Amino acid sequence: MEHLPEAVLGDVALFFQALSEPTRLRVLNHLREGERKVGELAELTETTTANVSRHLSLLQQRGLVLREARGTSVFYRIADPSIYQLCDLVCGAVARQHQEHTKARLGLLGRA
Amino acid sequence: MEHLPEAVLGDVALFFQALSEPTRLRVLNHLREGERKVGELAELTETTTANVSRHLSLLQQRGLVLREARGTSVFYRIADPSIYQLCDLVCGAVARQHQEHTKARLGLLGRA
DNA sequence: CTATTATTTGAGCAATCACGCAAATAAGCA
DNA sequence: TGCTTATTTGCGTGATTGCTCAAATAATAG
Repeated sequence: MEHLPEAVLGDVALFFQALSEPTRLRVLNHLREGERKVGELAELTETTTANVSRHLSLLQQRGLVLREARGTSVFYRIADPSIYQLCDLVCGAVARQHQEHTKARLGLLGRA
Repeated sequence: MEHLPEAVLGDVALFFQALSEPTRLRVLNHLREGERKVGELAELTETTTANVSRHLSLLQQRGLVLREARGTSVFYRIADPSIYQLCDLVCGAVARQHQEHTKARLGLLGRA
């Protein structure tokens, strides 16, 4: 992403935005093992089908998942497994942050 | 991020959210080569110092950049270079998307 | 101390977001 | 056809976001 055209930058932002919501991360996490029906994902993520359906629609629009209607159900699956590399990278960074925050807090206050 | 505690998931979302805004991506991009003053970044990203200052404040709060006041100026620099790996991964995914979209469009329409 | 330069912050505004609820739509079956 | 199940969508709501302008703050130079 050294010197990327201004247009692509917007797309990159949209991609990150798709990953910036806890419920959507939960959904993606449950798709690790394979495709799932909307209803299943609703149950697994403990929210409404309406809600999860909206999130899935957004994830599809952003190119993160693929949609396939079979029979009376709709199945979603990961479009590009490399997003898990992404998530793992971020988890690493977040873990490092947590360590530092904990260290900092122990040195200064009881809690913040 | 296989089976991460619910609390961490929120932090991951916040991390991605920090990267979900074009101006912030531009800022981070300009920090590749090293630290920069707020005013410099405002000029480079073509926005107000007030605006860029807010974005920097958020990036610092989320642990993406480090702040250091020296003299009358404030310098910001990347906290963890691994975010560029992140950005490059996403750029790859977005590039793939673009190819597919372009292919799809060529098959259907002239442009959209 | 005062003036100047650099950065941050408060207030307000329009836009977007995630969610809930209810209605609409789609597909299969009696 | 009518019934049931599964998913999507319209609408309203409260919360958050990115931005602008103006005022507040911080640090240095005269």
